[in-house]
Amino acid sequence: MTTVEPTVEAPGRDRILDEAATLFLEHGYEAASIRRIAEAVGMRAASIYHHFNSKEDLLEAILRRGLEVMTVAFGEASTATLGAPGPERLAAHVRAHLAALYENGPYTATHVTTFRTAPQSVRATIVPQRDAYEVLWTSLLDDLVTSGLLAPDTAVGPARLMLLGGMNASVEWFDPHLGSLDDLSELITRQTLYGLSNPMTD
Amino acid sequence: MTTVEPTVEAPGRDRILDEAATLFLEHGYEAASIRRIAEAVGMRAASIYHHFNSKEDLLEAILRRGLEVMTVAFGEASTATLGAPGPERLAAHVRAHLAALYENGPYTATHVTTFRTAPQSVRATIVPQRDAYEVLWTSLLDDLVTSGLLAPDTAVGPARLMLLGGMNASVEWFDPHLGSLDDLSELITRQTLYGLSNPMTD
DNA sequence: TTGCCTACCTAACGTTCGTTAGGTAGACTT
DNA sequence: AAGTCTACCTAACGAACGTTAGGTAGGCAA
Repeated sequence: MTTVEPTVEAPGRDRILDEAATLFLEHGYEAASIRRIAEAVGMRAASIYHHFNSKEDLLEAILRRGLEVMTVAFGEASTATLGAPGPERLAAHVRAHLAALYENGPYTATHVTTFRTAPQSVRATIVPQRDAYEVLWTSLLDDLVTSGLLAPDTAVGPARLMLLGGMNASVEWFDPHLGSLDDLSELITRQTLYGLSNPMTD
Repeated sequence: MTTVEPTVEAPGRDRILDEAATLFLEHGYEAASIRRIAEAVGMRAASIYHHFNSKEDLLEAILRRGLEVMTVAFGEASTATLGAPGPERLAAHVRAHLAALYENGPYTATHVTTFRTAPQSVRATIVPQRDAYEVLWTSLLDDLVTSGLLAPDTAVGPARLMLLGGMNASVEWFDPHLGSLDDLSELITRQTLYGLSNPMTD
């Protein structure tokens, strides 16, 4: 719901972040050169260094912003569904994560696609913030086990990884201009909770 | 079960493919230079060009091999479970895909992590073979709907994308040296079919 | 024995990379 | 009016990139 980025016509530093994130997302970190980023922004390569100390700093800022978008979205979903029934709470958080991926600029999508192959030094500085986001999900799933929605023997660790992995993997095929984000959220939530099997014969 | 690659001590061309796939997987296509690949193999950069016409050709060969490993594994699972009950068939194919990811060299893992950001010309030549693999999964899921295992109103397209996406996403966190591939297969199959919800209260 | 083929090598090419040094035009401050 | 700061610029650096030309040593064929 909350739109973090205007995406168009942001000045200076934010324009660079926008265009760099878009190019990192599409071609990867190494393949997107400072000169191509600068060209997309409409300036010269050297001018980038007025705003960022290095290409790695630029990547780090983008990864951090992506994580921030996710974290804020998670928090909003949490406060919005305090005391709500389990399925509704899960659905809201799924929807929030997907909104972070598709509706708040390229930062989150760039994070999930670029983090794995980012330079080690960049990854290291991001890891704590990333772990914190995963803890949020772990707590949520723990709560849902406690409340009885999820099976008591649920392996919360793998379940979290699979749920996040499945949502993140959707950036490879889901196009928010073609499909509805609400439909996708509902599909993922329902499938996560109840699976694909035929309830009639089960 | 079938091991396609000896992985160690393969001569010439195969050694190059092995080391290149490993480096592409770890750092991405652009970040892994011909010189670093050659160094890993134990030869000079120019010697790579005795075996491949270009870096893009090398990538294409790796992506193709990854797809071939997947396709062969799928076929073996299919023939091995002809006439078997639905859950068993699905489990076998899940296990086959995961084995392709983790037990047959870095080719399949490189494919799933590198394809999206590969140069457009390389992607274009791979797409038909990739589509063919997806058709295999679509047919399998269609069969499972027909046989009554999956709900009649299952959206097979999204279901396939989520299942494959979830399995592929596991390369970000699953380590076959730490966890059992059979356990992971069983977890994914069960979660795909029945979800996480508590069967007692449902 | 000669000649070819395979599998490498050294050396170098032009290009692009990230990055730095130093300059400038305009706005804002004093 | 003078000085300072911001946001860019041109020009250039050394390093690394993919790639090519041309050479060589060993095995195999005639």
